[in-house]
Amino acid sequence: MKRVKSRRAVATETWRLMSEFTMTTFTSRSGVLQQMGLTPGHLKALRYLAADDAQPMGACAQAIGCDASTATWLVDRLEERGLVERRPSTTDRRVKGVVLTPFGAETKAKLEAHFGEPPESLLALDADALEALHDALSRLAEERQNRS
Amino acid sequence: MKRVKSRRAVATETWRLMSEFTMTTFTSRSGVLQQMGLTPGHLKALRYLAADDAQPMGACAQAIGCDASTATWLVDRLEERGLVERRPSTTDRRVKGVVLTPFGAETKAKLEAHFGEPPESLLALDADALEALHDALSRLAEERQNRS
DNA sequence: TAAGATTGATAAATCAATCTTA
DNA sequence: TAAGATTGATTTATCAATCTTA
Repeated sequence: MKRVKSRRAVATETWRLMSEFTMTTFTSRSGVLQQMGLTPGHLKALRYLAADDAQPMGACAQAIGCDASTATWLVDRLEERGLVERRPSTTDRRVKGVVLTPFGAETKAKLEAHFGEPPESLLALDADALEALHDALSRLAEERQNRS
Repeated sequence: MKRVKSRRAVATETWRLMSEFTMTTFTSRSGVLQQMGLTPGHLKALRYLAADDAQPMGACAQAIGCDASTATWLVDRLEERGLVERRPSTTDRRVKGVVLTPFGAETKAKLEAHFGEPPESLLALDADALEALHDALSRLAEERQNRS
């Protein structure tokens, strides 16, 4: 007599597989950060920032998931390297917005290309499985959106 | 005329969805670590260690993905809190193995329950999509295994 | 008074140098 | 000599206190 796995058990196993796959891939790729003298914090900041849309320090901290003082420190380092710039807000003199410089945008693009590249094993999936995976993840993202 | 997305484009989008979902979930859950006075490094260490199977310091560092000296430091902190113990190897006097204490095992179980819990949105998927997701991820894990 | 950002003291993680044993 | 682990100096990130403007 076949014992069918419970819905919850399948979900738990699925979540374990997904998080391990993602984390392992990220760790295996993080060598380039070291080579460029950047940290995961810098990467998160660059991924969040844009050249044309200034973000307040507080918003950066929130998006990155770090303390406000850490954001200050990160932006200091990025500014020293010429990757970002602080711009005083015109409407609220307490606020400082952060934008990517052209060099920062270029660096961001390189990092996106590296970390955004799908793992080999994903490309090796057959078309049907890949599409099923893509669709399920799209629905997860929507579902999450709806809950927030 | 319909322009079908290239295989690579689908894979890229899939990877983006997966990594964002995983990272966001992890970040949103990491509050408990702070409450317990632990860091992501401690979590990785606890997840790797076991009560009955001593692991050399070097193996810990490798598994955690940190420097050997960081592993020493992490295990120092965990030992101070009574979560792990160092045991000199009987066969090689250079080696020190690390095991979870009963309290460490208990703490690990709590953390596993918290971080291993599938996100709500995953449980909300219908059975077919969940199964498809699970199967595709299983194959990814196998595929990766074969490549290593 | 509170919001936004920064500074200074502290903890967390890395790198280079050292110590011990194989 | 090299492997395994640790120590000391340094960088990275946080917490608590401070400064400026709303």
